[in-house]
Amino acid sequence: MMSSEEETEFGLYTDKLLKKSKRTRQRVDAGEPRNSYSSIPNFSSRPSFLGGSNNLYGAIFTQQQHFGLFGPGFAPTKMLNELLGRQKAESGADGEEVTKFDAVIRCDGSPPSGEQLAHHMLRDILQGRKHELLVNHEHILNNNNNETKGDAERGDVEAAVAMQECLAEAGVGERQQVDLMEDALNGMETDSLPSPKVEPRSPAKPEDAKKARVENIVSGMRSSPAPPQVNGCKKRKLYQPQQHDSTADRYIDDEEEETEPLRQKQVEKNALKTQLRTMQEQLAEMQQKYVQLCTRMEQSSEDSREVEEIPSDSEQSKRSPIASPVRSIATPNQPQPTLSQQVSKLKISPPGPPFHNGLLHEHHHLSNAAAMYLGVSQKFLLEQEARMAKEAAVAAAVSEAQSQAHHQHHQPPSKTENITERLSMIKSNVTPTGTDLEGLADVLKTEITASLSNLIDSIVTRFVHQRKFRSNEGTAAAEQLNKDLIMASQLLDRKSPKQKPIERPHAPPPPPPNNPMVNGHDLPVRPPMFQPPKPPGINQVPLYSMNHPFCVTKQESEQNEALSLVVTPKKKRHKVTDTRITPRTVSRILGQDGMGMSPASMEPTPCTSPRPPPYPQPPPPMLPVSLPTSVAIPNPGLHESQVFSPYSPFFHGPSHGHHMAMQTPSSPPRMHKMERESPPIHHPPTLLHPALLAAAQHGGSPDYGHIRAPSGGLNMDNGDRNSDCNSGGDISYDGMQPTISFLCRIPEVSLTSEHSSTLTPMHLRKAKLMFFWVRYPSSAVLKMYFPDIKFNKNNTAQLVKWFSNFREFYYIQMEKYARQAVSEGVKNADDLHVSGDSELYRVLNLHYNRNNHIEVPSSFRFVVEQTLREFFKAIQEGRDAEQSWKKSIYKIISRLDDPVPEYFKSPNFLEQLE
DNA sequence: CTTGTACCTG
DNA sequence: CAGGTACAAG
Repeated sequence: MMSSEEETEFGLYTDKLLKKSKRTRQRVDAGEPRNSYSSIPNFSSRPSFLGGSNNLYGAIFTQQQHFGLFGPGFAPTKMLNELLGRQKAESGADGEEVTKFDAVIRCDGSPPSGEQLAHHMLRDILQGRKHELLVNHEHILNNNNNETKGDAERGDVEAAVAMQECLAEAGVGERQQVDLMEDALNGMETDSLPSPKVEPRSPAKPEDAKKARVENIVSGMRSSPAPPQVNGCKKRKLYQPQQHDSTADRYIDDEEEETEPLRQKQVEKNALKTQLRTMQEQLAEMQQKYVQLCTRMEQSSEDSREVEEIPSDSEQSKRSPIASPVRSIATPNQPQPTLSQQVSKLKISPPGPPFHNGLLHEHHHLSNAAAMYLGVSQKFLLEQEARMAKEAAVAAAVSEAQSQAHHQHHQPPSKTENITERLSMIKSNVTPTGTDLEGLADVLKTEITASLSNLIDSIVTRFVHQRKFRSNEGTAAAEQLNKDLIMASQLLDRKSPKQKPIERPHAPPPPPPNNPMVNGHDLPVRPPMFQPPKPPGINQVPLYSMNHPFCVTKQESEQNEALSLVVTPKKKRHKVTDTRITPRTVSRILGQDGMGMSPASMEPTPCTSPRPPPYPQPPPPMLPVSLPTSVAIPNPGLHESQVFSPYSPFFHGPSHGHHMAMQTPSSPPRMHKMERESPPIHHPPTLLHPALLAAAQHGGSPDYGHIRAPSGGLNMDNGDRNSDCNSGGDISYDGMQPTISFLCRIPEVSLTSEHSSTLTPMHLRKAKLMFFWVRYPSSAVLKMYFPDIKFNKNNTAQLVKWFSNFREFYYIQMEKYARQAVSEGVKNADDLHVSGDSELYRVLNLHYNRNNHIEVPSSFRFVVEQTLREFFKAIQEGRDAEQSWKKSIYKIISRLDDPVPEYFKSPNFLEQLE
C-alpha cells in the first residue's frame, strides 16, 4: 500500500509538474496529500506505539486529553472553592467580596488585628472606598497628622505601619473625612504641584475655599477634554467610549469642552496623581501584607516539615526590604518626590533570600508581578506628567469663568454626602474627553482589584495545594500515566486525526489520599517550582498584567503593531511576534555563551530523551522515493518497544549524567565528527520541565524595569468570537480594552483562563520549542498542545503558518549549510555531523529556542543531521537542479517527527516561558 | 469547498 | 512572521 501510494504520489506530481509549466517557481510540496507525511497511518518509521487499533487508543486519547487538561489543577480548584465556601460560612456576615480574604487571613488560624486591618483595607479598596483612603493617606503624608491614629498602634504587624495609619485614618468620621480630604487636596496643591498656577487659597475662609476647590476638581474631571492619548499609546480609543458618551451627555456644559482651563487641569492632575500614588502605595502595602501572610502560613504549615530555610529571624530580613520602599513614601515630613519617583521606589522588587518552598516562591513570583504593575504605572505617570506639563503650557489662558460655571451646574454636595463617593460617582460619568485619565483610573482600579484578588487566590490555592500534595504523593503516578497516555495519543493523532473527542467517561485524576505511589517512577522530590498546576488563570492575570498596554509605549514593539492592527477597523490577523529577550534570559545569556546551557537547563531534563541508537535506521539516503514501507504494517511488537523505549515515560535508561554537546568553543568548527552521544540517557521522567526548573532557580526577582517582557497576551480577546466578528468588535474597542478584558472579565478569561482564541507571543515561543520535536504537526496535534486556545479557523491557520515558517527557515538553513559543506569539499554525507557547537545548530537554537527555555532534545540534533545529509547528498549529486528536489527530503524529514513531551500541555509551561 | 503545503514577498 | 498565492488533495 505504501509503495503504491508513493508511486502514485510522485507520479501524479511529476505529471502535473510537466503539465503546468505555467508556474515558474518550483513547487516542492504544494498539494501534498493532506498531512501526507504524518497522517498516513503508521507512516512514521518510528516504532508504532499504537499499532493499528486506532479505536481503542482513540478512546484513551480523547479521554486523557481531558485528563491532561484538567490535570492536577482540577482538584485544587475545587478544594479552594470548598475552602472559601466554608470560610465564608464561618465568617458570617462579612461581605461576599471579602470571603477570599477571610480565607486567606484565617488560614493560619489566628487572625491578629494586623490582619484584620488588612482585611478591612482590602475590602475598602474593593468597595471603592479607596478614595477615602487615598485622600486620608495623602493627608498623612503631607501633614503628618497623627491625631487620629487611634488604635492603629495595637496592630501587631510592625511592617504595616503605613497601612495601619491609613486604615486608622479611614476609620474617622465622615465629617472628619471631608476635612481631611480637603486638607489633602490643599496640601496637594501646595506641596506636590509643580506648576505655580494655582489659585491661592484664601486663609480667611478656608472651608469655603476648600470646598470650592473640591468642586473644581470634580467639575474639572468631568469636563477636561483630554486628548485621547493615553500613556503614549497614541490615539487608541478609550475605554468604553459608548458608555461614557451616553452618560456624559448629561453633564456636558455648553462651553466646557471648548477650552481646557489650566487650573482645572492641574487640579485634576493632582487629584489623579494623588489617587494613583496612594493606590500604588496601597498595593505595595498589600504586597507587604501578603508577605506576612505567606510567612505566617509558612510557619503554620511548616511544623511537620524541615525548617531549613526560614528561621523566624529571616522573616525580618525578608520583610524589611519590602517594607522599606513603602515606608520611604509614607514617611511624613519628607519632601515629596515626584510621583514617578515614588512609583519607582515602589517598583523595587523585594530582594531577599530565595525561598524554595512553594509559598515563598510564589510570593516572589507575585511580587514581581506586582512590581511589573508598578513599573507600568510608573511609566504611565511619567508620560502623564509630561503630557500634563505640555498641556499646561498650551492652555495658558485660564478660564475662571468656566470653572465658575461648573460650580453653578453642580451644587456643592450636602455636608453629609461623602465627597469621595461623589468623586467616584462623577468619575464614572465623566465626559469622553476626560476618558484618558478616567480610563487610567478605571484601569488602575480594576487592575489593582483584580491583582489583589488573584494574589490572594493564588496564595490560598498554593497553600491548599501544598497541604494536599504533601499528604498525597500518588498524584505523581497519575500524572505519569497521564503523560504516557498523551504520548500515545499523540502518535495516534497523527495517524487518525479525525477522531472525535469523547466525553471523559470518568472523573479526573485526583487520586484518593494516602494512595501510595503506583510505581516508584515519579518521586515526590519535586523542586518547588512545580506545584500542581494552579487552577487555570489564577496566575494568568498577574502574568498578563505584566503585559499591560501601558508597557507598550513608544517603542514600536511588535506587539504594538498587533494591537494597533486590532484597533483598525480592518480585520487583521493578530500578529504575534516573539523574540524579545526576557530579563531572566538576559542574565542567563550574559552569564553564558549564547548557546551555553544555563545551569538550570543542566538540571535533569526529563522528556528530552536522546534519540535512541536502536532507532530504525534512517531511510536509504540515496533513494528518497523509495520509502520504507515496512513501517506501514502495524506491529504490535513495536508497540511494546515503544512503551519501553526511551520515549516512554516508563523507560528508565542508565541514570548517569546526560551530556548534550552544547558547549560553545570559541571557534567552533561548523561541522565535525559528532560524538555519537554516549549511551542515551534518560532521566527518570518527571513533569518537571527545564523551563520550570529555571523558573524555580531564577525565580527570584528579575528586574522588569530594565527590559520589559514581551507584551504578549494583550492581543484583543475579541478572537473569542471567531474571525467574522472581529471586525465589528474592533471598532468599539479602545486602547484600554485589552487590559479591561483581561482584568475585568476574570470569570471569562482568567478563571476559565483556557480559551482565549488569541495566540500570544508566549504561544509562539512554545510553538517554536515544539518544533524541536515536530516539524510537521497536524493541526489536531497542535490543538492538542495548545489547550488554552480556543481554536477557530484563523488561529489554527496562524499556528499552522507558524510551523510553515519554521520549516521554511529550517530548510533554508539546511540547504545553506549543505551547500557550504559541498563547497568545502566534504565527500561523504556521513562525514557531516551536527553537534551542539555546530554553527548550524546554534543558528537553529537561536531561532527556535532563543532564550534557551528548554534543553534541545538530542533527537532534534539527529533530525538536523539527517536533514543536512539529505540536502548534502542531493546537492552533491546535482539533484538540486531538478524540480522539486527538496520534496523527497521533506518527506524524509517529515517522518522524523517525535512525540512532543507532554509537559508542553501544562499551563505552567506557557507561564514559564515568560 | 476546505485543508494543507510550498513559495514568494514585505 | 504574516499576506498572499498556487496548488493538490479530501
